Amino acid sequence: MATSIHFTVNSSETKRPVFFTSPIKQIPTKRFIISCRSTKSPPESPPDLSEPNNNNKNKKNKNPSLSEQLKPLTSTTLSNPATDQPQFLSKPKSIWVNPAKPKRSVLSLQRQKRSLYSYNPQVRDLRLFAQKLNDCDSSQGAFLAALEGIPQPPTRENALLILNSLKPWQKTHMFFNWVKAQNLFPMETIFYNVTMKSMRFGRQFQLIEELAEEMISNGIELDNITYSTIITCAKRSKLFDKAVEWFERMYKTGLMPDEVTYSAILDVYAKLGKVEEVLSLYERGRASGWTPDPIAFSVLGKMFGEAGDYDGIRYVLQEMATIGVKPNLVVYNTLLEAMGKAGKPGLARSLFEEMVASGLTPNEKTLTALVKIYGKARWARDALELWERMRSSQWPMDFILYNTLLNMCADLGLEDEAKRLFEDMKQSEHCRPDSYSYTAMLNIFGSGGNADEAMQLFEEMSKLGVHLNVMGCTCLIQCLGRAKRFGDMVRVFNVAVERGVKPDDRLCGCLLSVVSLCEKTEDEDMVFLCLQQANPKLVALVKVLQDEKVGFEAIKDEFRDVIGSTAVESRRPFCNCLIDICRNKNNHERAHELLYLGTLYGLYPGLHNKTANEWCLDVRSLSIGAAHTALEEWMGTLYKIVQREEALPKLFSAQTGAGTHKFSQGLAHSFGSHVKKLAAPFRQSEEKAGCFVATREDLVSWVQSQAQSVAA
DNA sequence: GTAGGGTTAG
Repeated sequence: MATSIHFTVNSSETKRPVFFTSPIKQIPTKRFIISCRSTKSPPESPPDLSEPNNNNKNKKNKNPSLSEQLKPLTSTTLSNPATDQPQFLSKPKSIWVNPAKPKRSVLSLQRQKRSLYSYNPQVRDLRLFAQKLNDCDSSQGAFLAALEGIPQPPTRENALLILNSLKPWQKTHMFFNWVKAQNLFPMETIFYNVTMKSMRFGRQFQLIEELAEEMISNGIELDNITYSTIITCAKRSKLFDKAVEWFERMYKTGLMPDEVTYSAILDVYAKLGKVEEVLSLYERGRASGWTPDPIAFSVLGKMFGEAGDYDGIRYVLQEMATIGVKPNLVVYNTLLEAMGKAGKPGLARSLFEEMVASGLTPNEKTLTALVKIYGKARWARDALELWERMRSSQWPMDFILYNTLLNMCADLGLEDEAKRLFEDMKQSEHCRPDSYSYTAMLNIFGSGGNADEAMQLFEEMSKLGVHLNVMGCTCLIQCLGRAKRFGDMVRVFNVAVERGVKPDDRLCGCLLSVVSLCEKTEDEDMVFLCLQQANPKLVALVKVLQDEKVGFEAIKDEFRDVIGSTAVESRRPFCNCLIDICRNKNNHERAHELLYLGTLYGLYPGLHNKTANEWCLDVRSLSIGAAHTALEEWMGTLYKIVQREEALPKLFSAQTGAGTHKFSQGLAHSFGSHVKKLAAPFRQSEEKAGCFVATREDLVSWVQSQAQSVAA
């Protein structure tokens, strides 16, 4: 298989956006083979697709289904790379359509024409009448009564006009049935299509399917508009098998999909995650002479984004550049989102700049995607610059964008900016803060240790009737616990439970961490009372850990029991807190046992990392007490290894991380103090914050001096 | 007013 196919995009078009002129370093081999296949005739006979207007009486039996068509295609595109390879290595640009050698089509290049409407002088009256129908009660009785008021029996055109203006779907349906019963004119395809579109708003797939069957039994033609409506309704109702089934039925009747139906079905396969099928269909369409439009590329872009497939995203950009299709705003939005999902913030940024340079104005969705990407990447400077630009350029804002900005501020610890945004929201007309905006603010105040403002927010929520969710509750409790405002904490917990918050494992982990912060027994008892309501087994475990008479095996069983029924993301926090609680009570032996159990049950993967040159202790996901315990364990182990004169690496290091939040910065500091207390040979690295280092020599001489002092 | 396809949070 080819592993390094290089080719350069034609750079003679100097106006082409920067992003497109960069050389594509490597096209994914498998995908490329699919691309290259499409110009060549497959060895098998081509799929037998009759033309839609072919008068072949047996055509129903001769039209292969989609899956039948895809089968020979995928088997030939994917299984014969050896013969294909040299051709596309030498001629990468000739892979597309060869007009001299037309292929049998899989889609019609002519989009179905819509019928033209003639001017209707009664438009105003009919609109008013339709409005009356829309305003009346939805019951059948009321609707039929309102229908009595129709000025005269409707003509075909008048009936269509009304049908087009009715909502919700129930009324469209009743009107359709009424017109049909009047028997004034034959019900043509367009009546069904308009009715189906309205049904689709109501996700009434079953009714749509019944209408389609009715058309078939009454001999009314189903056209591309009918099929695309059925397919997209199935898709939106997540009935993907139904969507595929109707697409296949269309082929079997000999009707060719046009580009609208075709991209609808591409999206169906994309939503199913069937990437190879989508690409096969795409290539077959291309080979039929189809020039995909931005909508088709948006479908491909979204699919690759969902798969986190960066090569795929590049492929979409490359295709658009090759074909000469300029991305529109939706395509840019989709690709930006996709870049985020593929973990490419830098490329998302360049793509955004390219979009703006091309003269497009970003909308709310563009900016939401970008803010999310910068927040996730912790690119505070870019995020703030973007926000400034949003304000000065007066780019559109909506409620989702505001909340995304607030979450970004929470991720980056930008308290002042969040306050400003929150005030903006309060003063806006359409973007009032909701429960999630408040949660983001509680998160920001909570992680910043700002208990007063967090409590103010809590009171404000109670006053305004904004729902407090479990995450907001967790943030508040964490914050009040750290501020040692145990009374407030208990009050918040009780109010939250009264208002329907169901404590989850994260909230329990948070309460447990508050236990570890208590100095007085009465405070501890208050917190235990809350925890008892949420997770009695956890309280029992804490009590057992404090009972010196209980042996290790019993502890192990209880621990396994509790951790086993805890959500995975909360297991390590639970263990960290339990270790902290034991250390606070000077029960170091239990702390070491717990660290051992945590390691045994896989809660601390990657705690120890060994290479030939360096051994590293990574305590970044440990609490202070757990990190101290881990350091003591490690020093004990290293001591023995040195004494036994086993092989050692040149370098030893311990990672605590520098921390981005106020409260996560304590670990490096406290770890440093503990290093000093143990007189361990580590020193803070000058190049890297949150990293402690020691050489082999440092370690050996430390062991020797320890041994001497023990001997003395 | 005008039958069909694509993009946004937790």
